[in-house]
Amino acid sequence: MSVIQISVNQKTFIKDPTSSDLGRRIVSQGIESMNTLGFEQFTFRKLGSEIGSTEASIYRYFESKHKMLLYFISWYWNWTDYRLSLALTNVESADDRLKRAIHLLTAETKEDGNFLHVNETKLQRIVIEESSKAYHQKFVDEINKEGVFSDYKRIVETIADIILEINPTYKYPHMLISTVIEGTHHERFFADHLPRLTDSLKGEDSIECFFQQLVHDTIQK
Amino acid sequence: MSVIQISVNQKTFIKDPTSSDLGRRIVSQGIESMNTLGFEQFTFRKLGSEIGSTEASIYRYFESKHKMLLYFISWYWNWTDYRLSLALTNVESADDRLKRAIHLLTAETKEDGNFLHVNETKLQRIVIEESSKAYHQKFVDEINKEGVFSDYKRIVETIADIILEINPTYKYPHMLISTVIEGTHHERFFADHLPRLTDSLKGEDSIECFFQQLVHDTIQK
DNA sequence: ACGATAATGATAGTAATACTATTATATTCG
DNA sequence: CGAATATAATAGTATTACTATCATTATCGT
Repeated sequence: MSVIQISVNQKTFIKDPTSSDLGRRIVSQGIESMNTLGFEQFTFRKLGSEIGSTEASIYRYFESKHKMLLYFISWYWNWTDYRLSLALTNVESADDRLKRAIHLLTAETKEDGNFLHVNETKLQRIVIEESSKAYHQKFVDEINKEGVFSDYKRIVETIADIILEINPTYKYPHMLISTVIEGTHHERFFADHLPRLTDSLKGEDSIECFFQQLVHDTIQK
Repeated sequence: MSVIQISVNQKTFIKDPTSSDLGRRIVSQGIESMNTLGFEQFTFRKLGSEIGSTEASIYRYFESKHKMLLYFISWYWNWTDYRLSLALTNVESADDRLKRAIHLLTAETKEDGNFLHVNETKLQRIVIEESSKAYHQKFVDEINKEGVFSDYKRIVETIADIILEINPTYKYPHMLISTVIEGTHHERFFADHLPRLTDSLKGEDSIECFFQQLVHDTIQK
């Protein structure tokens, strides 16, 4: 049941896709199609035909497929930020909070079914595989000004604060967390496609273990 | 003086661009243009007109602009591998070897002028900003089969071995090194465009310091 | 129930891109 | 010096990303 409201950055869409049935179909099938086709093969024409609509109709919701990707990414980080605050409520010890935060960032996402029109697992794959294409662009500074990355930054800030609580003298808390986030994505990708760049051990989520230990040892006094 | 020969993966080009004057101009101005325009705005037509040649001529050297990017990346990692082996010769202590290797990977590149037709600094910017576009593709497994990433893998392997020499029980040496390599690229990009995701301190190369300390603390017994 | 307003569908069109093909003209090499 | 090869010039194709136009359908206040 869709009880929680995800607030996606307004600049990523023209018309709010959650406001109509068509809009929700666009998002839902958009995630599906971008996931299977990959960002470059994905087109609004293909998406239109899959939902029995047209290119032109989709353009009324999203300015471009690039903006649509930013919408997905913004949705993902807002959702992650929400789950992070849930995971940290009522947890007293800073060590515990940090461990839970790293777990949330590094463990694989399972669908939680709270959002009927969003498949979170497929969305995560899109974020892992495509999000670098969203910001490695000449116009990154403009989209940043529009606040598209603010949830990402807030997450980094939140966890950086926990690190400073544990070790106030640690000099690079933001770098450490952004490295964990980006690193998780890379290592998941490498595990699937370039396994010689990784180390996977049976019976554990190596990626999570690797980062938990790394963070723990790096910030110790 | 171009004394060292960089051996780029053969599958990335149709005709070896080092074999002719036109070829070298294509590479040289290609790096220049891809660096300033960004991968998506860069086209063979534009490049052609800049070197007083044509689209069709460039296509005789490179199958596509995507393959050209792979050529640049392959060149970069082969060059890095060469510099790495230089940096490690005659260094006995494993701790020292590791420190030098991390330095090489994380410090900013200055042109070394060994290759007249390649501007290494601009090439590094391309690798940082565009290389994710080269492998985050549906056909990544095919280009991997063709050995395009073998130099990257060799570098990771070399340094993983040093880590195991220092601590044979450390479980994730490959992950650690690939995280350092990718992380350096991200953090350099963030420092320029999303500084709130980083921590930069005056009077030091924070990125190198961060990763040196991280590696040191993570692999300790 | 009715008309206005907005949302969608159908269709066409444009400029740019990523290539391919063809032919003419240089260049080089045996 | 002639043959092969490399390059230039030009044109053409399919696809893409997006815009424009107009007809149709659903929604909503009265």
